Amino acid sequence: MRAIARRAGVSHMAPYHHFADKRALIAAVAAEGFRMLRQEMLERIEACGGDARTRFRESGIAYVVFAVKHPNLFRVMFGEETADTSEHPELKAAASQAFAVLQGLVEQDQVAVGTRDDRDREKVGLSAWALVHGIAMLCIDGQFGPEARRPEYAEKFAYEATGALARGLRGG
Amino acid sequence: MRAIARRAGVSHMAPYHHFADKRALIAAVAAEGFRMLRQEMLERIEACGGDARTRFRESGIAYVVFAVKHPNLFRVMFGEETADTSEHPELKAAASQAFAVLQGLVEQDQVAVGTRDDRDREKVGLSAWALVHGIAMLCIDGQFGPEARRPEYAEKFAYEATGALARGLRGG
DNA sequence: GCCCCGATCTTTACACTGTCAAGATTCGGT
DNA sequence: ACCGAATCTTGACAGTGTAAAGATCGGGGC
Repeated sequence: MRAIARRAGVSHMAPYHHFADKRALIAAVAAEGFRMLRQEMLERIEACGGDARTRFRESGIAYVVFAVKHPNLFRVMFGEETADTSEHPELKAAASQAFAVLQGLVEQDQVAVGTRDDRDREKVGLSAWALVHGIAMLCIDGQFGPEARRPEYAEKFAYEATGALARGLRGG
Repeated sequence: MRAIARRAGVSHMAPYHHFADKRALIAAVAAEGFRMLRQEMLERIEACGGDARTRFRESGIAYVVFAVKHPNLFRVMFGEETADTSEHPELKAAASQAFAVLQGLVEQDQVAVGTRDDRDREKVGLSAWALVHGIAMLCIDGQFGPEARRPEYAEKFAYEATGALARGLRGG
């Protein structure tokens, strides 16, 4: 807080006239992060222009690449200070809209492939989200080794893993 | 730190004679968490006693259930205070041994199914880890909704998602 | 022109935190 | 009995988040 105020060249209490407390400021930063994430996913989808399956994969890769490129921001977005989104509806909305991109692509893919069960579509989206989220988290935690913090590694790994999951979800 | 000392009924500086600093204490707690996690995975595997595929799933479910049952500990295990494991080899070892359980089961399953490519086995294990890790994280962050913090929900969800991934990994 | 209001910022103060430095206590081994 | 190591304490310091009160300033209505 005080460091932020210093960097902005104001007194240490100035930020409190714009944010209720530390958590509120963090929540605002996190919300901005979710908007950036959504934007990068959309841009990557648009740039690739393949079929539904390809676009689904690309969005997942964008998710992981975003995390690796902005690890601190990503941690703020999913940190414990941000855990109860109930107090911060703006944050909740931004997170939902980011997830909606992934969910939408999964559904397009399911439609293209001809899967019947509409009920399971949300679960499929959540599974896909969980997979890319896990990859992102373990990469930035260095749990896959130091080289996993390089975007190229993360991108390659995300490509393979999302392909495997997509195959499994389509089949029986 | 001071609260910990208070709870132990000692002065606020006593812990510093057992741990170098705050991060070292946190790392020790995290290492203990990884040992607990490994233990619970092993117990669940032993209790179910199915084939390799079933045991693989069960270990993943144990992972998620552990996270939901001990969300604060789980967050410490993967928090930013713990991010650079290079300073804390004990923590690194404990984490590796926990992951080794999952990896071992994946390889048993791959052998049972007859997959040839040994090279990909590590990637399969990492993908499986990422999936259950993502589920765990999103559950305890409340990102799947409040009911996802109940172990039963997490268990059910983990069962479905791991099944889908396993199918996808086996196929082409 | 004057006044008031709201927005914005500052100053001061308080309880709390992690950590350093120096001294006290306890206790097993020689 | 005594030494040294292990363990704990007291006191201090800089830094933190935040509550309370007051300062400054620009614009709109009389």
